Amino acid sequence: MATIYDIARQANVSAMTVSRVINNTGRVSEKTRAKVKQVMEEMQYIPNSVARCLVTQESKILSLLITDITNPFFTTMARGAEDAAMQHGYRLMFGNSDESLIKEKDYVQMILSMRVDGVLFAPSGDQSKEHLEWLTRQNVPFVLLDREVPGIECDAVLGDSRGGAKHMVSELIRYGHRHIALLNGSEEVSTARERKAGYIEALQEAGIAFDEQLCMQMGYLHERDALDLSCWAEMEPQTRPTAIFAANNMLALSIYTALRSVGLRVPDDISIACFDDFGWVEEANPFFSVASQPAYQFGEIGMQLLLERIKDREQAPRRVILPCQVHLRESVRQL
Amino acid sequence: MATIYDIARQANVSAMTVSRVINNTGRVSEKTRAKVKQVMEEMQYIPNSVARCLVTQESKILSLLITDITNPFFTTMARGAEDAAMQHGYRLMFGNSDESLIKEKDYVQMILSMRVDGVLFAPSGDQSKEHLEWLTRQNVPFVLLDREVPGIECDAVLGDSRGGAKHMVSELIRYGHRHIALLNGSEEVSTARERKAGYIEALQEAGIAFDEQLCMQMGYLHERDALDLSCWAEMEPQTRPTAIFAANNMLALSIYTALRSVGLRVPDDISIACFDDFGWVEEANPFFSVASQPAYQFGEIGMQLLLERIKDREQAPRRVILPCQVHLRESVRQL
DNA sequence: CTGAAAGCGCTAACAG
DNA sequence: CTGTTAGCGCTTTCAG
Repeated sequence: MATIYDIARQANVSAMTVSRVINNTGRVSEKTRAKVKQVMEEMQYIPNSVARCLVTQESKILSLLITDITNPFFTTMARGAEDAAMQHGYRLMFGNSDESLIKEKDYVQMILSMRVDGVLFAPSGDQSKEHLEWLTRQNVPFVLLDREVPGIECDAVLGDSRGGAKHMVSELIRYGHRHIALLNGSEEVSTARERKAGYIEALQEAGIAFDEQLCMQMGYLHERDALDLSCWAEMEPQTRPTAIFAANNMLALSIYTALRSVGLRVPDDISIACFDDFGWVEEANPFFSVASQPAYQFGEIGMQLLLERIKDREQAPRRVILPCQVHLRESVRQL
Repeated sequence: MATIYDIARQANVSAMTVSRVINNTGRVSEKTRAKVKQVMEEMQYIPNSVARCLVTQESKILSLLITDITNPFFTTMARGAEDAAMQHGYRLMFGNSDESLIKEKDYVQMILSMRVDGVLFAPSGDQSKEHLEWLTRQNVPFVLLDREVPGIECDAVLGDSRGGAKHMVSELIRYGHRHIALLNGSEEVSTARERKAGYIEALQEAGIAFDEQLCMQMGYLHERDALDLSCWAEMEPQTRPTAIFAANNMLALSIYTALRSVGLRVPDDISIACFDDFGWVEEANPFFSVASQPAYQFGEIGMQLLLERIKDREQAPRRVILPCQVHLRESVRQL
């Protein structure tokens, strides 16, 4: 593979001049510039960004870590982040932790050793704290996306988890539901805690007693067979919950699958509402009632914050809270 | 940030010894090894893989380029590729071209300049040829995923586009449809050509004349407002197509949206079938009739081929063809 | 078992 | 406008 010296030799100039042509820095006469460009073309020269990175100490590569690459919320976020990065001359590298601290650790180590210029980070949970501290210690700027981590003060783009959950559960109540179950994500994740808080607030406001028995919990990833709801199927309809609030889209899917498999119908037997939407799927077949978040903007705004942070590392951390929109659809039945 | 020399000084050894400890190469006494490890721990040392890559000429990073990060077919593929890469001590970097040759070019240049060890490549179309030639010229191994590129002989993992399309369209015919429209992707993409060929074969086998008028075409990405079907709405039901075969999942969504917006119902007025499925969405609300491909295996097998290719660059190119499964569902009506 | 020297490909800083 | 020198952080090679 051709190096800058091969080009220099061929063009009868020094490596430095070639470097100047590549980077458009310093003065180079039109004539030599043309000559060098021609030689680069002929030899199909591609600058080695590894070598460049070693000397300049910057890679012009940013990284986006998401927790579920099959979740439209995160992939749409990825689009927003990528578009914004491109516009500013940065390249974006995606990583996927699958909600796993182990995979996240692996990925963070890669980031650290690759000397990436900055990270857009959707943490897998509170234990991500350690990983964020590594980034801080190695002086790699980052912005948190979607989730907060207690004990870490930094830029973040978040949704209104508590408000959105409260709004949605209030709607359920308005539709006549009083026996509402919660299917929540891990309490290790800030959004899960906030959404539960919103759920409780809505109940309280309506004078409905909170019942821990109605709370279930599992990971935010879609798990096909995680839930066994046969006990619900056997219950008297009057004692069974009439609605479920799922703390994210994948949980809604999991419980939907579980309900089906024990013969309970949505919304006839049980209503479902959830946080997050389903991206383009919704346009085709709007079924689930959702509190939908502006995913693209999470990525776009997060990228803006990151780029500004890279330029000025001293400014005070900023938190952006993005609103969500509640849509009631077929999956919720009026009682 | 600590370097190998900082560690060496602190541990009273040479940089070379530290290097040996890091890489577990050569003989180092247990005592010095322990000491070095301890110092690395204390100083939170992270090896600089950029420097390492510069000298060893390998990065242990592989790259996966997909054309649509919001399409479950590709994201599921990404999971398969990632899992396989991890198992073999490689890291995987994702890239997304959004079906755009321009973005793809950008991404390939990044790959080339980063000195990635190999690429899993879902090309945006036939014009990707040039990009693949760059890879070849720079001696970067790659495996094609999902799509072929005429004029490029290489390893590839493909689906049975022709057979699957033919199968699905035959089913449509069996359900009584004879006036079947095709919504195809760009003819620049091998799968689009193959799927059209399968569509035509199925018609011919049933003695139905192929009608170019019934063929529509647009990009494989989901475009919300790309199609105006008001002419169909105004037609006499008898002259209108009774079914549509969409060449991928996103096209099915686009046409579904378009039909809805002009007041045509699926499947009452028009049936829809398509290539590819919708991932987890289907479990919840199976609606579309699909020819579903084993996306995870595309990634997994592709990664295996890539790793083998990296080891042995001389072996003959291999093509793996993965079968698809046809599922008829609510979106198709029996006439 | 350990170290010294050289160099991967590039650019910053300076000199001309 | 152009070139020289030095060095980014690491590993390879060879010597001890």
